[in-house]
Amino acid sequence: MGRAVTIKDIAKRVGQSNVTVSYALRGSTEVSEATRLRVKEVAREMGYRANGFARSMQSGRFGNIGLLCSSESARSNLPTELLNGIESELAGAKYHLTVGRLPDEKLASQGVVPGLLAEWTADGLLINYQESIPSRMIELIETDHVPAVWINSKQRDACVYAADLDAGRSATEQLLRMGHRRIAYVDYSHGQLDLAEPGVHYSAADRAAGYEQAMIGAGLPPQLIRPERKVAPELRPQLASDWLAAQVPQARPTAVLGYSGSTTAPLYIAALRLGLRIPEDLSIVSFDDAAIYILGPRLTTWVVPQHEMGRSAARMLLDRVAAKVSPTETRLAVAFDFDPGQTVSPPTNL
Amino acid sequence: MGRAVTIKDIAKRVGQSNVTVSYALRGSTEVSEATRLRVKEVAREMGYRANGFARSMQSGRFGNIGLLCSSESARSNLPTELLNGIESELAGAKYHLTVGRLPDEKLASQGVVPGLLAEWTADGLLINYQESIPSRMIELIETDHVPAVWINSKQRDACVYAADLDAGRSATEQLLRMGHRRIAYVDYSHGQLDLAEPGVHYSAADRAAGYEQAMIGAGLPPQLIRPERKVAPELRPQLASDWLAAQVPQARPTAVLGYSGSTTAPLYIAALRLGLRIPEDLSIVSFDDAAIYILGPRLTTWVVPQHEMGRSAARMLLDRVAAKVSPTETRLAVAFDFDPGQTVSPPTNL
DNA sequence: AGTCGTAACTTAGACGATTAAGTATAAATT
DNA sequence: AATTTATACTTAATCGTCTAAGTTACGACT
Repeated sequence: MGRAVTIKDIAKRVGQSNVTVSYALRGSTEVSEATRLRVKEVAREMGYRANGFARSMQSGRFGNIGLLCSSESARSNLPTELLNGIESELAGAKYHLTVGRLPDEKLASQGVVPGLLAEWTADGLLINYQESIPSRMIELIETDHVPAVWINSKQRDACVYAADLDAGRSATEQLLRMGHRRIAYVDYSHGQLDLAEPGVHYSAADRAAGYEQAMIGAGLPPQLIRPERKVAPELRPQLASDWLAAQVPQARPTAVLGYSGSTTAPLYIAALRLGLRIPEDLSIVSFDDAAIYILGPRLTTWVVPQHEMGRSAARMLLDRVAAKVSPTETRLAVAFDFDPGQTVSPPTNL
Repeated sequence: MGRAVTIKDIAKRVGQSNVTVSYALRGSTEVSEATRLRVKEVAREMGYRANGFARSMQSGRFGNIGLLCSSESARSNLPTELLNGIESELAGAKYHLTVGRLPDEKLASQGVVPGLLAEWTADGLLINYQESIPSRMIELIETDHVPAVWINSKQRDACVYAADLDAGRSATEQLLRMGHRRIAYVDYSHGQLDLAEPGVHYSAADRAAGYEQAMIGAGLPPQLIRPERKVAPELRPQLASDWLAAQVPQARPTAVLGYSGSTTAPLYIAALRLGLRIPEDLSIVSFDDAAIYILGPRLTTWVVPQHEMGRSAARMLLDRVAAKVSPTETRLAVAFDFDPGQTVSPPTNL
């Protein structure tokens, strides 16, 4: 391995100053054609690569964005598509992406600080907001002098979040337009399928609110189905199934909206078991992609636009980094992706 | 935002040289108690954070590891748990993690080079190997003078991969020990559930080989079920289902191993539909966690140890970085995680 | 009383690159 | 022929931090 090849090593080899080499490598016209070619040739020969950190120091920008997530215990709290979205936007702007995790409550109280906050290595920070992030850390980030954008939060100065309210309303309106009148909204989430539910709190409330708005707007009574008290996650799929089984055919909703896959999946299975045809007897709409429809109708879903959200957050952050002004409020709701699926049709039993 | 606070700014404020401040901040005894406290006080007041890049330059190490994955088109090619594993190991060693994506064949031929390879910013590289990585990029990485460790490859000088052969053998042996004799290995993978299948080629071959070894070792005929030619992914679930339905009860396998969730899930559904009891009539073992068991028995699985693989790869890389010697071959197979589930029992119809 | 030692600093130089400001040499202009 | 003007370089300074090598001032030892 040895030491890395520097610009000086090349200079020594070609018998010229390091500045000439620097100019030559970047193709400046201040250098003769001959030297430029020679320098580039030697550089390739010696396997030269510029030291990015040295460049950064000179230019005064890191060319790096930090992404902070809550500690790994929250399984899958960083959706791959979100990462993809962020990365693609940053790569386009020639920025690197450094991923770090925030300590949990316990570690935070012991004074643990992630590398990204301990030293100055990024031009800006993205934070994938979760309820589990210790308030101490939030404070640390907010009092820091780096531009920051929060993902999955609605409360920060600069944040990007999924338009849950709109999605709830749109999903309901689609069913209403089709002619459905008895539409239920079911939320038995946090079951076993529910691996990744970022910002659960407001997203659950907002989707339900959107549904209610649409129902009330249409002059219909909302029918919100939720467990009465905190029910253990592993029992919820059964609850969803029980609820559907308990419905009297004449009064049974012709369509259901399920908050997240962990709610919809049991409904889907239960419907099939009850001999209900999907979508003829029951239209099902889900709010994310529960891959349970292996040999049955594919779910109609409104999917959190992780990729788009990542891109938008990165874009917003880069703008703030470029502006170099103190943050003015910026909130951006990103519209859900809609997958038509096959589990929705006009009601047949009106 | 303004300019970042440097050590010099503090020096000016406390009326001492920047070196004194540097010593003071790091708690050196070369500085009087009084000055140290004063400096730290002022530093906090001014919101000082050390410039990590400047430190790196001085120390000659980046304190940064790069992670390269194939382009984002391959959906979910970077499992979150792998990232978690890598990150936790690196964080423990005070290294940062920078994530970058390799261009696809088309972009690579246009000369696109990811930031991590264009400039020198990392002490080492991890590469999540995929078939789709352009050979041009592989070459670039291999001729680079940075220590590198490949994940999900068996062919590189330094690599970490899942012990597919062992897993195939162990899974089969478990069934054999239980008394199963008619055991089939089914591979209709790459269906709709199959979002993330790293290094599909050798992993498929190895799991099947492990199965065959175990069967032959027990003096039993292997029964490998695979589509004869390339069948479109969306048709494969049906094929798996059809195969099971076509079995004569007396000759039907008492246990099946399914290569990945996209194979097992349709088998699971089909078995339920055929009225087969799981596991009494049919034991099912899967090679990753297909979350289809909402209201039925939980799958018995052998899961690729993504987290462990990430940790091991990071550990291996850090060792190489520390060693600073030219790479000697290091290959590491990481054992699968076993989840007992509920879909396996001794055969009842022998 | 003179030397030594030490505490508490400072100055100088380095890391690898860049940019600004010189300085020769040769060619072009008048 | 004298002066201007490119051309192709070089030297000096900078980014923020660190390490090594001075430099004071003061008290302790012999």
